[in-house]
Amino acid sequence: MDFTISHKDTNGSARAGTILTDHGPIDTPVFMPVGTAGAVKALHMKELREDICAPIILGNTYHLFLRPGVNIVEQAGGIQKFNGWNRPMLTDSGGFQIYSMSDIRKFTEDGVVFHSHIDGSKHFFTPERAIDIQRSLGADIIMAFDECTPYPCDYTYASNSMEITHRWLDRCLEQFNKTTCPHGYSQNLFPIVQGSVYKDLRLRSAEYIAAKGAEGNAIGGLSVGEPVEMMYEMTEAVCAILPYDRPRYLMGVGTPANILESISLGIDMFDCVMPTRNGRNGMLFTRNGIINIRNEKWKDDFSPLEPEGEVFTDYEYSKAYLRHLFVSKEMLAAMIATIHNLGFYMWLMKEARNQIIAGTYSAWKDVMVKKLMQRL
RNA sequence: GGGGAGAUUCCAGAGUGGCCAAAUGGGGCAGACUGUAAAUCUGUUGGCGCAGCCUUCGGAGGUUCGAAUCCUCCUCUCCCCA
Repeated sequence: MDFTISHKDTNGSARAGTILTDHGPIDTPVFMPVGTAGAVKALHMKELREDICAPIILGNTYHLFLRPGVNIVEQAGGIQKFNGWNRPMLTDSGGFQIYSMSDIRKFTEDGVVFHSHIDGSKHFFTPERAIDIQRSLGADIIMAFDECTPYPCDYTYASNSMEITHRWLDRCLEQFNKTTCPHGYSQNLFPIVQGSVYKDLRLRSAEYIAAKGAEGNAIGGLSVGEPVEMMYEMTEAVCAILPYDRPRYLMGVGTPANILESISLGIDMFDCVMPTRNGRNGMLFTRNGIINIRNEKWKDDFSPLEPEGEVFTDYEYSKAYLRHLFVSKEMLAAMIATIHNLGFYMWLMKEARNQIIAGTYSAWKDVMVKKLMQRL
């Protein structure tokens, strides 16, 4: 994997660059749509490629492990072949499920036992196992097995958890270094900074992670309910320590405003379920602000979803029609909303990149943040 | 023509003397959602000067301290037989 930074904003730490993987290039800053089970819900790969123009999508180790199972994906020739995406992919390690499925797992120094949410069967995930599975799945970027801590999280817990995540990282690296991708191309392991909302822990974690010299580095355990100011504070502190010349990935973020602010702090990569999940639930992100398309006020608004938009959903469908589809529970509603939202996120990233290249990012960002978070 | 069943808050449908402004579901309205156990979940849904009051259970009377619930008549709907 190769990362080159081509431009830096004149104000702040925003930068534009390109990540090169064996499955193709990724211009940064980048937003990566989440495709947990190997599919971005409600979408065809064709739409993701040709209409939304996503350069990379996510998959999830825990979910793909349970279904369809590692062997199936490996037999298919890797996740990109199995799902027909054929472009770069990133798999999360299952660390987020330690947080999101905390009631059906048991956490120990050695690893985590998950009780499958599908059939209750027990599965022991260790750092080594998380790497082995991700080797078989074959994503271009794979993640270290970490614990995503909840919020609020007391200092002692956050500190112990961070130490475990660090020890797990060493085990991940060891396993990663003595294995190869069975599909013949190269994979890159990203370690993850933890430390909850405690600055000293975050700094220590960032130092620890930076010292590993990985191809890219991630920040996890944020956007789990803490005030945004804390999230920005932690991100800024960590970015100051993580290597400048490697991509920085802020996991699970976020709203358009969160993303624009974090780009200013030096983040290059993002992922979030918000444009897809919230889209399926009727929330539309637009260039003028946020719309709850189910609201009665849109019932006779025949204007296009996004008059200036470039994706077909933006100008081919009206707000009134999309509201009708949601109210009628038509599955086309989820499809249109998802394409629209992801199209918007992609546009936002492209625009951010152009502003960075032009050296005008920071001023542009201030105007956009206010505009994008308005409720229409 | 004869016999039977029934009319409940937007709809369906409980309730058959006080705990009923009335269960539950649907629909409506609004909200939540940040490395996806989510095409999910939550709240609300007669009116008002709202810890109280007013108007509601087909219509009109009546019984009772008290009625959506009991009685009388009326109106309408559905089913069966001819």
